[in-house]
Amino acid sequence: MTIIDSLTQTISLALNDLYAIGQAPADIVLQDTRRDFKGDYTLVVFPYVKQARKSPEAVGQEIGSYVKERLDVVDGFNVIKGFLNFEVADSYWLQFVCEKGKDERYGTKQPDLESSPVVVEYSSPNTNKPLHLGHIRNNLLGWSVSQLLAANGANVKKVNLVNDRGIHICKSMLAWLRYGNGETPESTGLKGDHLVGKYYVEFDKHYKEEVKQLMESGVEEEQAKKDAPLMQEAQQMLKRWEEGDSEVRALWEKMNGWVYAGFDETYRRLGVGFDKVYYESNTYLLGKELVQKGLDMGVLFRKEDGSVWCDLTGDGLDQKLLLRKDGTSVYMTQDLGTALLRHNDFGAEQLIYVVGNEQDYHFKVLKLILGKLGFSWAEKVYHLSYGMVELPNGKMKSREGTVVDADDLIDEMEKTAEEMSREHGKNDELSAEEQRHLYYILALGALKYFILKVDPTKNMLFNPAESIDFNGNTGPFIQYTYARIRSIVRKAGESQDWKSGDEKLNDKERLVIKILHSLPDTIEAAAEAYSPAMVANYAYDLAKAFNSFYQDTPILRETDPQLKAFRVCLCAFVAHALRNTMNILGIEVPERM
RNA sequence: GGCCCUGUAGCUCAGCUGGAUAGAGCGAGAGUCUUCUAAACUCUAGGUCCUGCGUUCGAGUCGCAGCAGGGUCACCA
Repeated sequence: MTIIDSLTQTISLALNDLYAIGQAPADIVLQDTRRDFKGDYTLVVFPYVKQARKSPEAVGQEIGSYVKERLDVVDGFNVIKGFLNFEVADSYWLQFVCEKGKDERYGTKQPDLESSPVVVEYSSPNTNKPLHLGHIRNNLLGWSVSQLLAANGANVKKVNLVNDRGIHICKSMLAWLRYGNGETPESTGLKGDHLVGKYYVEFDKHYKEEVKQLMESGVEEEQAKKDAPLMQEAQQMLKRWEEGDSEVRALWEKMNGWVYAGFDETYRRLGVGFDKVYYESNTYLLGKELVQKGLDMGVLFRKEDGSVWCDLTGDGLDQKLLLRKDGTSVYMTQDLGTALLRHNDFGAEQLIYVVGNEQDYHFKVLKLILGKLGFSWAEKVYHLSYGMVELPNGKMKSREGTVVDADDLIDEMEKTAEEMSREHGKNDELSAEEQRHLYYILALGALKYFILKVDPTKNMLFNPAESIDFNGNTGPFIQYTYARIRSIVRKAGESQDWKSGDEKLNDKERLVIKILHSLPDTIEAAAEAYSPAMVANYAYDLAKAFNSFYQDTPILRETDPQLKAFRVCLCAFVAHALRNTMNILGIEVPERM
């Protein structure tokens, strides 16, 4: 039982005994006392003054006395206006550090592998071009949310649904046949996904030329786009693909193979991975049986032309097409099918989709239709809808060449990390390999933290020119704090024998301990909100409080052995918390830097 | 135009279910390394929380209206 439970329970009793107000402990909200007031936890008494028929001051005094009398861990209290501030005894905090300080996994729960899985889909790239900054946000979020839910005890399965078929891939294939001269990743030294992306661009270039010529000969733009020979050919190639044409399939497999090798490399550098990878070429026909089921159930209907629809006007939306009149399916149909497949594959209770907010409408509809089809788990489908990454001059546009390539960005970050590190010159004694690993950790730490610290639902700005900072509220700042702590703990000889005694805490220590104390609640709240940002901000608060403590409190230099042992223990505790929170963000922490 | 999201310091962002005098980082200014890693710490300056009305003992937070920005309204995925 934490201090907060003790307080709310006793306050509940106080309200009942003093004023006959029935208020369950769970409904009593305590907040952290503001920095500029004395105390640790604050009860706002305004809500009770009416029923108590007393002044806020009086109510505060009475509840305060009541609680102090019954709880040893409450040292004292003060009332300012309607705010009752409880002061928690140092003995409680010391006891807490003693109990939890050595827990390497502090703050995280063991995932319950017996429980029904939560399936998180993220990444889901197209295979016609390399990953860019937008994908990076997706991948980091998907990975981190998975880590977060697992840290909160969920049985998480990460899946990727690769869009490996369709007209866009045919465009790359066609362009490569036409203009590629048999180029391969090996012959060019290009990463496979970049090579294929190059031909996607190549297609676009020639295609535009054709459209332009057609328009000059008097064809309307819309018609020209359809009639352009390249487009016709791409369409034809898609058709041959669907018919299983062996030549087309072979080419498709070859080029997709290049792309996967490229993606794997990028995933590896980003430190993300999956429990299962789905391919649309295997799943794109799914969903049709569901449509039939829906027709039988009467929740879907067929129009005269034979097309099948779902009427969502009752839910304030439009009608949604599910089968074209020729019987072919659309994106939504496929997604209905894959949702069911995934539910069945894993026995999943919850499906989470990490997909950009431009698809809010799609997922709203998906959820509604799954519900109409009678799936009880539909209501637990969750669209983790994240905002766009914008550049200083607006959205990324491939045609304007403003797309920030994922691999290039990581390269840049590593270069910057190396420069910064060399400037500081603290790592000369590390081996070349250790140094390289350090630069990598710092580069990714900076990048990941920068992206994950902002609320996923919001659009964010990325300024490539200013690049990403390594000072202040950044990943490296937290990594640096960790490295400093590790240095202390190593010097102190790792395990310190310390039992809580009657140490007197200073304000800096108390603040650090209070932040540590709130970690389990923070992780729970972050998991409920699907927000790695809350974890990132927590890690920053903790690191900042620690640095402030470190600055003016002697640790190894402390002459009182008992006090010294306690502080080393506190340091190690902070290190665990930092490592665990950073781990949730997918960020490694260095032993030295 | 309908629906959805966003609007907090010069810039990038926090601010949980409404609670005290709205917080960080960067940038600007001033300090702190003979002392456990200065990628750090301390101090200063910087605000009409987009605007208005409302609900409330109390609104950055909730409701309505407006303004601004973005997204989306495909037999594309």
